[in-house]
Amino acid sequence: MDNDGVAEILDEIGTLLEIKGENPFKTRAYQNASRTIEGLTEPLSKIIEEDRLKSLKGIGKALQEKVTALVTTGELEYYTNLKESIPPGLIEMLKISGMGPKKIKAINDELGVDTIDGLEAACKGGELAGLSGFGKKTEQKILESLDFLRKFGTKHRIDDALAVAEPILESLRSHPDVIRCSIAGSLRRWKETIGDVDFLVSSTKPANLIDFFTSQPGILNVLAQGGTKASVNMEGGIQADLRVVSDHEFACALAYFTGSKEHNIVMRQRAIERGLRLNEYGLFRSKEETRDPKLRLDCRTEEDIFKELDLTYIPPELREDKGEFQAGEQSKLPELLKWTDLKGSLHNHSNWSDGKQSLEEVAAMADEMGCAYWAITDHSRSSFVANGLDEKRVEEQLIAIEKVNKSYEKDGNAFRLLSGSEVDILSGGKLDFDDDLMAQLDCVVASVHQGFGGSEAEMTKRIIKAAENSYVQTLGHITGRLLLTRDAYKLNQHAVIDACAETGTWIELNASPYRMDMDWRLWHYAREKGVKCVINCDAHRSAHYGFLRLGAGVARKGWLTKKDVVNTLTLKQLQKALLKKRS
DNA sequence: GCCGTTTTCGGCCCGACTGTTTTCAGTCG
Repeated sequence: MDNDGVAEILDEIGTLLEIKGENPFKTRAYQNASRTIEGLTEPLSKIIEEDRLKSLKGIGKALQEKVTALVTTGELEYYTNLKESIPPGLIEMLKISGMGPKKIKAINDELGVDTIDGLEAACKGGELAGLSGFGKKTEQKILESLDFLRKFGTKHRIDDALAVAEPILESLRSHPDVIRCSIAGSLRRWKETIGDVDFLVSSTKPANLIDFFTSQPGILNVLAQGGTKASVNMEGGIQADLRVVSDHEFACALAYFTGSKEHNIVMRQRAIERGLRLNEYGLFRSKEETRDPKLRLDCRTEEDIFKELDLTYIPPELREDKGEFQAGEQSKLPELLKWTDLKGSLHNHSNWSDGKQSLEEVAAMADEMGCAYWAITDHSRSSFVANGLDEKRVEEQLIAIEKVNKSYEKDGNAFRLLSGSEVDILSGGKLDFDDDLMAQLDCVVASVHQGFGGSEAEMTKRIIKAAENSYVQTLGHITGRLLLTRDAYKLNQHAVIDACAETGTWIELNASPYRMDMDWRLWHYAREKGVKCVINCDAHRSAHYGFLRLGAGVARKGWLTKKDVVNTLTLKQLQKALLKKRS
């Protein structure tokens, strides 16, 4: 079993123990070990071979044995038995807001309820209110939460989250009692999917802002409302939380609520090592947990906090405890790409295949946005559901694109449509078009659109073969995942990256919020291998052009700089770069 | 279950909010 598999099982053991009512510190020990393993950069098998497992943080004697069993045999009796002893319905109940391990255990012990449906029936029948610690409101809340979960699920894509967050942020910003405000949490870290939207505000009049927040348009219901914080459900099913602090607490609260949890743990640790104490209220000159203003260090901004902890400023996108501390200590953090560095997109569609706009409309929109170029890469013939183009129509489109470009030239406008194709990678790695045809196109993106069921070896070989074609500059959405909808097909992404390094092929960061593919966790590796990134909208209609901004955020999360991204080049530089693999 | 020049026991992050209580337990982030 590989690292991810082991990490997942340890985390699950933690959850199972929680429901069993085990000592919470024991359950946390499993979750800590899971996190440690998740963050490893080398395979566990190697660590075990070299007998270094016990030196890992959070892994003692008992976990050493369990991890070894999982890695070497793929099985663990302790886990199997534990899992069999707990009905799966109880684990599902953890998703219901307000339901934790204690309540689940009580319901199971007292009423014998062990399924979601059983829980719903018990609530409707008023059975829960009879239990000690439960009442009418608990029943009501459980029923509401169940409804909500069925309707919306627990995770949301970044585009939906931003659509909720940005208007509220603007609204808060314009409130006279707000001193500073920001989005925090995973949205500020630019995660591709998020659980809820967090806002932080500093003010001397928190009550006014709580009232203001809970009366914003688009709120379905108020989940909680106190003196300094409030939670609401927004239309579309996204939960939004507001926290109000005083302005001298703002920087530390912002750092704290931005996370990630893993990042914060290291930050606290670094504070302790320096005789300090870091929490959401400030950075204190103290060995004890405190809020004593006399011990507070003056940290007005997040930069101040990092400086006190001997680090350069770590951008929110990098706060995942994935190497940012080592780099921050040595002032080696990259200067991250800005979305305004992007000069166009090299994978887009028009109404010649499954896009909504004509070539003229596409060009006008991209030019209007200030882009220097925009590639038309409509689908190839095998994607007939998407009205893919055959050779003849590709030839016709080339002429039509040239005509659009001519009209821009005539006006003295340097904007240019680039010709291209999103060529299907067929089974076995064969491409949908011949080299002769691809040689006439400016941009070729090769992507898989059918036959997702192959083995890891087959899919990997298939995609690598496409990368080996000298007319393919870019591999499109390499894993085929659709976030929250469809899992990636089986693929050895490291092997694909290696092949791209070898062949000089670029990898797309498909900036559609449904995809965000290749995943940000792999860009660090690609960058080390010298593989270039192309951030593409995969635009099918005008609303998709804004995906460039989303993609740039995810690229930042993958540690990418302007230099690492091809579509930051000027038109001239890009045209030269596009020919490199062919020469 | 882990950890320790505070080491073989007794800590392990903690504050805000809610609902059910009548001073507090459970959940959440």
